[in-house]
Amino acid sequence: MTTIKDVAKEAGLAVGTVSRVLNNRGYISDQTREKVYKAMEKLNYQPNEVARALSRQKSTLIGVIVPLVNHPYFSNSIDNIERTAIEYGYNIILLNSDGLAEKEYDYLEFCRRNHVAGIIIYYGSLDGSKFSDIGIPIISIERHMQECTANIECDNIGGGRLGAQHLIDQGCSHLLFINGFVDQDDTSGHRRQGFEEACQAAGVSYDIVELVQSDYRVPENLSEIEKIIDSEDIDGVFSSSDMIAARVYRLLKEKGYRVPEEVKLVGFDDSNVAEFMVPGLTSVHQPVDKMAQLAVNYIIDIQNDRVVPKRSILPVSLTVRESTENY
Amino acid sequence: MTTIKDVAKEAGLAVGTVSRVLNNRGYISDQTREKVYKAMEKLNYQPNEVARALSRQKSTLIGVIVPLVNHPYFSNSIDNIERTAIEYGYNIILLNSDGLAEKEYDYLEFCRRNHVAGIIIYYGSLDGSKFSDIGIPIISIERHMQECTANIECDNIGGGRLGAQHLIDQGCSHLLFINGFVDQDDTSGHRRQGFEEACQAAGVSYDIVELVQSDYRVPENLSEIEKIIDSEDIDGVFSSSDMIAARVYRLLKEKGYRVPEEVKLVGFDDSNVAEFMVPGLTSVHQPVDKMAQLAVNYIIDIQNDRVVPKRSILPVSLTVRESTENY
DNA sequence: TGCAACATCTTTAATTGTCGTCATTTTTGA
DNA sequence: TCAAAAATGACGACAATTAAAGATGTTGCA
Repeated sequence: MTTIKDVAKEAGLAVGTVSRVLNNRGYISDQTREKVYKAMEKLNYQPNEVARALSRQKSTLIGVIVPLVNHPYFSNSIDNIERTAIEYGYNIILLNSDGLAEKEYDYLEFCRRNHVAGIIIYYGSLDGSKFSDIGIPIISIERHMQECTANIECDNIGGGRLGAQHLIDQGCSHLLFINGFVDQDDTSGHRRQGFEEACQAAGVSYDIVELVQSDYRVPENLSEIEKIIDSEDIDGVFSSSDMIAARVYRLLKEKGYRVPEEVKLVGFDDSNVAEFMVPGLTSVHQPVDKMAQLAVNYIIDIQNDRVVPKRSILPVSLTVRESTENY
Repeated sequence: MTTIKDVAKEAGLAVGTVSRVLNNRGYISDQTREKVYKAMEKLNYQPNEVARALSRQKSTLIGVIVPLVNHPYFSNSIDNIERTAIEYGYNIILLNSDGLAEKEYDYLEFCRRNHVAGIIIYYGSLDGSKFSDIGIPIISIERHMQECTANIECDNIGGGRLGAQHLIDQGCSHLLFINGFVDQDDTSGHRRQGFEEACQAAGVSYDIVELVQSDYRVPENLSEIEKIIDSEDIDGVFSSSDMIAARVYRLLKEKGYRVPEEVKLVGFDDSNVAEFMVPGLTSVHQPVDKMAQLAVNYIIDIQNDRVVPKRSILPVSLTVRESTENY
């Protein structure tokens, strides 16, 4: 590997001069600059980012901790984070926590050891107190934690309202809300809260099922949902995630219900699952791209000693597809 | 940030001694070890991996270049790579190339600048010659490139045969193969080749559509497929990816064909799309987990000067779901 | 012309946090 | 007592950045 030393020797200059050319700092004559470029090209030189990071005392890496990558919502989020990061010359290190506190803690430590510029963290079970003494900015997304440097969420209450209202507007009279994931954060609770508010405001009756899930995998046991659907004459289902909505759609199909004619279905997240489903799944759209951009921007802002909001709540919208449309 | 120096001072030892404790090398008395551990704990010390990487002249980062993260196949692959990597103490840096040669080249250079242990690269359009002089092991997956250190593929020809044979076994008499992505590699060509072989061996007639796609997004224009389905009385469709199969399923539905009764449908990759679809999509299963494991293992092997196979072809299987099953 | 003042450019040397080699000291056992 | 083994220390890489000092060149003014 060629180093800055080799370049300096080749160009007949001192190491410091080459460094200044590389970083565009201080006074450099055009002639010197040219000499350095020539030498760099000739030797096919690329600066060693590891040495740079050590010397500069900061890196251009962002740690991203998700429960699992292989999930439409998270992979979409990661995709957006990566694209934003690269624009600013940053890159991401990806970490699968499985939502486990232990792994999350390990990965937080890993990020610290690697002196990342910042950490973006999604759902997990690690206690908030562990977040405070890391000494690195931590941005949480859809996970409200006081101890994080900044929290980015979407308007989950509004989203809950939006989905419920849409079902009501489409003529549903008895709704079912399925909480796919009960966690210690407010996320799913807020979605449910919005749902309940809308139902109550409209005087529409509803049921709620809380699935016990220890991870993000799709639940196999839907017996409780089945029971309610059979007995209660449900005509609108709102699921707190698209993945679960897809699973519920299968159940409805198997039981012979027609969607949307007999039962209408709404998901949350508006991930690609919603798009691929036939019928397409109406879903509350999270501005995943904006949230990712914001998270990366906050990390860069913090690095540059700019103040960032402690909490940012982004608006949601409803993407209407065939699962709620009467033809 | 506390450094090894602080720990040494706290423990009343020299830096080198602390380093030896950290790395479990050379002679260390239990007493000294204990002192170091105590000091580390007291100061909440974590070794700086950046400095380590610089000093050791090798990192524990693996660069992963995919066309896009937000895709069922790639996110599944990335997930598996991350999990394997972490087992060995490695981590991944994720890079979205959009399949563009220019970005791929940039990212290859990025990996070089960051002195990653190795690179795992998926589909893209960069010319093979650029791969040779990087000086870092490059493992390609589902992309046959002579210039890579190792190539990992699944048995695409066998997979093509498997899917076609299954449709034939299920009673289909006129098949359609949809090549969702024509690239310079052999991947899609091989799938098609296997398909054709099986059809010819069974004396079954078939059509082939090659969709022109510049990226991995789902094609919007399916007019050619529509034309063939309308005119040729197709009763079995084999798509070279699940994503496209999902899109074709929608088309079939819209045109009033029943799946699987009138038209049977097979995809490739066995990604979560296949699982979520209703009816579930029969798909050729790629051993994504094994491929990921192999790739990471190869990088570690190469780092330890062990020889790895130039080309590894892994077996595929068929996951049968409702899209091809007669009830 | 001589010289200070200033601008421009380059070099030197210290720093970043850790590893690893070699040298040195201490302990052990015959 | 003395060599071998065990334990520890000192110091130079590693590949960059960066501040300060030094080396030029240019200009203005007496």
